[in-house]
Amino acid sequence: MIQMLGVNMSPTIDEVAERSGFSTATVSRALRGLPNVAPSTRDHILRAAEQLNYSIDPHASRLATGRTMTVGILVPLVDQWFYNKVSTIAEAVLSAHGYDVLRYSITGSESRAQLLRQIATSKRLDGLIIVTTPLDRDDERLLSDANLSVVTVETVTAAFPSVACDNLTAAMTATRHLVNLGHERIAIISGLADDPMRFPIPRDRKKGYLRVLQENDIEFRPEFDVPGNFSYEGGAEAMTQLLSVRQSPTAVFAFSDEMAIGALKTIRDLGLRIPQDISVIGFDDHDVSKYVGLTTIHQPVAQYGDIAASILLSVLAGETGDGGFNRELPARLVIRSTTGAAPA
Amino acid sequence: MIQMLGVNMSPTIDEVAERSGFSTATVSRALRGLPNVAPSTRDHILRAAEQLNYSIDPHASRLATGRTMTVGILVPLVDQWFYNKVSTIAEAVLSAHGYDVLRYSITGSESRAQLLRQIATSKRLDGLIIVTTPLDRDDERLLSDANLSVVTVETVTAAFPSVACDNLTAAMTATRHLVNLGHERIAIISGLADDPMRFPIPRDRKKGYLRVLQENDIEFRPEFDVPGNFSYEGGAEAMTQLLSVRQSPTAVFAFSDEMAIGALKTIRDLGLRIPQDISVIGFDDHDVSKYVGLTTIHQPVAQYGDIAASILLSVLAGETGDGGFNRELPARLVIRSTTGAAPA
DNA sequence: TTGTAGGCGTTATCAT
DNA sequence: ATGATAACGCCTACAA
Repeated sequence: MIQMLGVNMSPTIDEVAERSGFSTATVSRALRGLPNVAPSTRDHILRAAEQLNYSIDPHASRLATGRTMTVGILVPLVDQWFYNKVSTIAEAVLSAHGYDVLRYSITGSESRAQLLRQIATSKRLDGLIIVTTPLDRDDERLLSDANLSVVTVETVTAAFPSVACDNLTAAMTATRHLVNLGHERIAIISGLADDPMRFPIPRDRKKGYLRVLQENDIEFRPEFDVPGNFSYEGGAEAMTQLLSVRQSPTAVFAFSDEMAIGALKTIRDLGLRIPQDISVIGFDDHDVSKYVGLTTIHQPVAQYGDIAASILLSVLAGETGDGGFNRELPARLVIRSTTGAAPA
Repeated sequence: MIQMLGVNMSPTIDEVAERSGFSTATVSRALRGLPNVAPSTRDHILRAAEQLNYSIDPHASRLATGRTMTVGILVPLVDQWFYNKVSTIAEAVLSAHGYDVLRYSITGSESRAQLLRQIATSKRLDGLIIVTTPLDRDDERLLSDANLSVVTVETVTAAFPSVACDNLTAAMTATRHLVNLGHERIAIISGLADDPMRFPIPRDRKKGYLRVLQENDIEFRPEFDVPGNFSYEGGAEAMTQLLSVRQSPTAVFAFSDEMAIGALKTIRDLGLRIPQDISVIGFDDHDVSKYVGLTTIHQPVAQYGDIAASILLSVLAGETGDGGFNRELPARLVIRSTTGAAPA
């Protein structure tokens, strides 16, 4: 066989073994910090590895151990701020602990079901963080059967630990804030126009909104609920629609800050003043919200990622004390300058 | 040895071979679409694999082929919009082509040099996209020796293909826009306060700024250059500093939209009007900029990711026609409502 | 404490 | 067109 003349061949464990004068078994143990290796032996081996610039081939290692040391993060749409934030933080935590992390976005042509199936059978993951995506029994079984440790964010199941906030209560807080300012014509810019998966989050938020209306004997007007698809643009368009109805709203509760910011633009473009003519409240507390003065519901997005990652790490570490099942974090109202008293 | 009772053991190629009645060799060929497999044979095998829900173990495959089918994306700071956008798009393109993608952020405690070294020796990557990070000769050699295909974004080297825009020209355009509006006291909110790596981008932009000042016989005032660290907050703080000097600027050119938006807040908080009292122009054309009405320099951020990924893919595919070396994309001025005529 | 050797699931070479 | 079989680089009983 033709030798590649040693070009670029990175060293293997055998070379470290040879150079250090120990067997590959001992080298393997030494390098991974396992017990039952004499200190002096370990020193020698570490030095040899260092000199050779050796590093364990993760794929070979995986094959031998059965652990992939990689985890996935599944989000509906990476380029929404919320998902991006959660996944980025989780990614940081996990990779700091030696895991490779792969992000999966449902946007990819294939449907969520296909994607889940593919992920489950791909043999490349030890664990998976699922953000916001509702799971049915079949999904749960699929994942369990694949032997995947999973943690969910902003969606709760009986099967897996989760982190979330109480969207219903948070939405009530938001709506109440508007009611307290004297508003009665309160609209919402809700979720997806087309929502086959029936995301629970916008539904919960709408429930909270409705409940507060009811508490205050305000009748719900269907034309005051228009979807904004969780994007700037969608929010802007939703707002034009809301402003076109007679007796248009004096206040708007958008289910994400991006939509709220889109709405702000529409309002200003029409020459209306905020908050004198119309109030706007968002949801999330996007990084930029502080800078555009948006009143919003702050939810601990970074913590979602952080905590989800931590839970996953402990599950992967085999810690049975799953004292983190279904953790619920608090959301809170942050009043800035886009909400004010209802016009007389 | 104790059998695990077959619990959750996903099928191997041997089982597919057995079930289909062919050898593993043929199964392997059939599954990967290689030639020299009878159509009927392939059908049988595909069907068998389907029924078993079989899928190739990527790690075993990697070990055998030497190709990892994973690429990395290295950015200085994932949570800046620019880096995030570039990496997200590139990630989408690459994973659509069957690659796993791993993101590396230099933020991680270890320095860039360590990170590069670690990436190079980790044996887990076929290729790497390096965003914005300057590379010296040693870095280049390190990467080449590791047999990594690399493509750079917004940084050019002699060694690797790249995508970028002409920052100097773009900065001239921005500055000229302000000059044309009659401004003479023009400040910049530049890059990092502490910049050991000497990022070339802010330097190029500053060069463009200086050149236009000079063209117009405007003297550069050092107190008109304050770093904003490419963050909202940094921009806001830089702005307070700029407004504290006597004869404060009537226009500000921020080297990123995030900093510009931070600056806007400071200005408004102080009761000054935009653009009547002070004009602000940014750089990037952040997703939100359209909605806050920020005048800015648009650069094709998504295309950076897209093109970088495509180039990398063709390099990995062994296409020698590297007709994509050092591609330069156009940036352009987008005038919105934060810039206007200089106050009388 | 250390070493021997078989196995992890694929791929690729070389026959047939 | 197929099939045996030796790698690929590491890990881990088991033995010493």
